[in-house]
Amino acid sequence: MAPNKELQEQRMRGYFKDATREILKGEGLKALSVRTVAERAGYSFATMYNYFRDLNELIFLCVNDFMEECETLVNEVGTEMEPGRERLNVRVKAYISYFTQYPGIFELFFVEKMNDIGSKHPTARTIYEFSDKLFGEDVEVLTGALPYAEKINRDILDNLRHSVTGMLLFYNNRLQPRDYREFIAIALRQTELCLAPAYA
Amino acid sequence: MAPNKELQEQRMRGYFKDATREILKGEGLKALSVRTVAERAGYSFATMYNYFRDLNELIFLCVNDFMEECETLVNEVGTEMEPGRERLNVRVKAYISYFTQYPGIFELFFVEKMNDIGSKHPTARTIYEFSDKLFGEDVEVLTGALPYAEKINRDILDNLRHSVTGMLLFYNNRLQPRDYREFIAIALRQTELCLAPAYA
DNA sequence: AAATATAATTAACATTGTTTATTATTTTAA
DNA sequence: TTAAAATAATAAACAATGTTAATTATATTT
Repeated sequence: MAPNKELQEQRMRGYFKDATREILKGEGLKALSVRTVAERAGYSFATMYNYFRDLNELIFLCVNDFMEECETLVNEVGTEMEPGRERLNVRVKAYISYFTQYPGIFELFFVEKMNDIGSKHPTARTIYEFSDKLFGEDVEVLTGALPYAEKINRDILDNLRHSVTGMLLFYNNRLQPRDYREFIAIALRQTELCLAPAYA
Repeated sequence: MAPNKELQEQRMRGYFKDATREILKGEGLKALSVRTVAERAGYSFATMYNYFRDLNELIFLCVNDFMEECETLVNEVGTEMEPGRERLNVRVKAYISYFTQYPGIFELFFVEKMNDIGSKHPTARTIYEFSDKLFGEDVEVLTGALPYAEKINRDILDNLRHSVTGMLLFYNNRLQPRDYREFIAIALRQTELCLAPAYA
């Protein structure tokens, strides 16, 4: 019988991708190296280069998986609520919770340099628009009836993106504020403030 | 005559600090290494270890210099204006301008991991409170007469810190948005939005 | 079953931060 | 002033990183 090369290759790539994901979710980017990935995958580090251009390609592939995972988690909360202010709150909370639980993934999404092509990469834009995708529906409900709804919508979503990312950056990267409960309290309060333009 | 050991040591440390500052402002963190610093300072890389515990100590020392420099620049604009909304705008603009001009310094302040002690370092808190220091006076003028002035003050400054840091992170690290003019436009608009609680 | 193609691994290189050993220099003491 | 001692500067070396080239093992094909 003819061996299924395609299947074999997919499996090999899977082993390395899984290993990368596990390390990123567990120990974080700092612990990620060609050697640690290969060891967990059960192969020599040089084998990786037979299936991926370099370590960066491997990392990029994980970003999409993590985005899906995060989106799923966010979509699992507030399912019984109707779109709007309250639901936005619990969804933002789930979003924040994901990135504090896996600071390595936050780092990967928003902090890490993304060498060479980095910023030109379509992934950069996808990440930029990620929070819009998650919070857009709730915000739209709040602004729908207003004049200049679209503009206000844009303002709120921008502010949400920047605020939440900024807060997570300080908390994950600098432990400011020190206490998690205080951090969550501030985060939720700030989320409320972002909605102000909808109530002006 | 007795040689002034203290002076000699201060000079040596100065050479390395200056070299570090120049590299950080120019090529950025990526280009910074024990070897590149030492070369620019005119000494062997091993000599650095006679004057600093490690490369991190050297880097930390630069943070304070950069903060002073940034503060000076911000204080140089809007001097003829009276504190308030308009002045806050130009000051925020100057602040943003500094960190887009020197993305390596932004990286150092907000992005870089700060190994080991990192977040426990007092510098982490100083950085966290840096925007409060720069924008506090203007915001206070806007909220001074309001009930719950202090609380609102806190909210606005928090939002400013997180928003501006978040925007800079996306722009410097991910080139989102791609165009600088668009970025500045959004930034100023978001700054205005942060002040909303003062006009509620 | 031998020849060939493919895949996996070892060896090697360049670059990083850091430590240890060695050399050069300066200071101190006779 | 010169020999001894202390200090400062450097070179050599190590471990860890990403990556490439050479080599070995394994499949595949004839």
